[in-house]
Amino acid sequence: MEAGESPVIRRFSRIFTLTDDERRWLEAVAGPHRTSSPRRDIIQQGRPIPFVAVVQDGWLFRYKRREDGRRQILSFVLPGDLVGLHRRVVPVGGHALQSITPTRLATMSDTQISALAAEQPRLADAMFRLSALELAMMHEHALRLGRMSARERVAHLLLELWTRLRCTGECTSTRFFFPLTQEMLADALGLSVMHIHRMLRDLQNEELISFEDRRLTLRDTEALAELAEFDPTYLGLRRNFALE
Amino acid sequence: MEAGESPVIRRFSRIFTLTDDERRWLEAVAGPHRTSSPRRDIIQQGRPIPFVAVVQDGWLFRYKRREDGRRQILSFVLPGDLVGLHRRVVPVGGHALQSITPTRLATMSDTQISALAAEQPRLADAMFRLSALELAMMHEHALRLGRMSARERVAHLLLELWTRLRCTGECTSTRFFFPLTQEMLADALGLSVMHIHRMLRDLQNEELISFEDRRLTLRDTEALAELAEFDPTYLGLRRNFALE
DNA sequence: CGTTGTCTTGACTTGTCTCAAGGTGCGTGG
DNA sequence: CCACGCACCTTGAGACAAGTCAAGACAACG
Repeated sequence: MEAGESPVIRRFSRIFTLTDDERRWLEAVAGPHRTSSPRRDIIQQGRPIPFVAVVQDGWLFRYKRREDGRRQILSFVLPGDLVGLHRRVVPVGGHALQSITPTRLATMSDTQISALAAEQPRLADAMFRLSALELAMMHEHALRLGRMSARERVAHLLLELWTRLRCTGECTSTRFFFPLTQEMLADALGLSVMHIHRMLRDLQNEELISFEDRRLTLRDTEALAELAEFDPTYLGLRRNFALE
Repeated sequence: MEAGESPVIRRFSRIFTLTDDERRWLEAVAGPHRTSSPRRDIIQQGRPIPFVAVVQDGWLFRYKRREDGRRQILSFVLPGDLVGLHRRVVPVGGHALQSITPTRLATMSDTQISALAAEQPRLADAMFRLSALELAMMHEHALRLGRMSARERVAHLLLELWTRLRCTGECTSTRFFFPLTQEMLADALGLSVMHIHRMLRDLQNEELISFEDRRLTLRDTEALAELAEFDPTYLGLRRNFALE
């Protein structure tokens, strides 16, 4: 794993060893880049999906909004993730995609996507695996929302984000850049902002986590993992990956 | 649409007109059938996924269990749905699959699945569409769990099930066989059994729904849809499908 | 004819929400 | 450079939705 590689390549390298051909193909796919400033809707709910892309840099989230304005964040999107994959088969997107930080997306043409299965079957498999992972994360999200306490939900989500960042090499210690506001955490976890605040305060008081200028430190990952029954198997990782 | 057709064929016919060749292919795929009695774990959490199959008959659900025994139902699986699709790319399943009623599954061999993209690109697209739909339903489920009241969640889920049954012709009126227990509804919607019971009683008292021996009648689908802000667009259907 | 699973009801508890008010930091424009 | 506004974080007190506990009724089934 080299420095300066794109996050997709780092990601796929984790699944299997890429051939030079595959590596070239992946680099070539990265077509025109689209950049976006924070807090922009990149894809809108109920509108056609404009493109397929790989996140090169930045954090985003998918969300749905209710008529009264309340919103539910469905998932967070990190470097190395794919967006707009279903463009070919669904006329309009059922949810919106918003940037949190400044972002850089590498778009892919429709022809490249359709040629993938025939030309690069192993890469097609890897993409299929990524979409399976996306579904698995939604399953875990449902478990969080339906059957975890507020405290557990917060700890579980923090561990998931940390684990995903480590997968693509975005993070190598227990301290990392954390751009989410309390409002975003609330809308992701089905709670009110005030209650999120209380839970974060409690976790800080118990010295399980700490914040210093937009950076989060997980001070006791084992205790957090036990608290939230966090098991990274669903992310396609060994059970003890979280504790290393 | 003819009587006696398999639910997959009915389902795909809704997406596009099948050629005779595609129709034959679909019928041929239906390999060895597996039947199961009610309340059996057909796929177990943390175990390899044993096969890919299409549900020919019966209701099932996917679920996860926590260490203390509490469970979260992730989704309900109805005739025409696919199960085990990710077998090829994930070593073990992250959730279990349990039958609710007696079920009949038509298994598909791995070679048939892998040959699909090359031999029947339109069918491969249709399957891709089905998996996109599965993700869309999880997104809506997250909205239900995170940002809907108990009352809204119940109404919304009942409408979703009804709509899905109508898609495959399993149901043609507002009255249909409903095998879910209150405990299953509770575990799907992140609520307690007692509270589900209260909500069902209220909806019955207001004459929005009614039960008679394992059959559910939606007495006022418009009122229910408004109550729950139900919009079947996410199921790949016209906005007013729910009210027809 | 008991056993078991499911539904039903009521009373009480609690986790989470809502409302209200104040604090802090930061970017922007005068 | 300062003053302002805005977004975000913080705190407390009361309200309410949903959970828990307890106890029966009923049907299905062996």
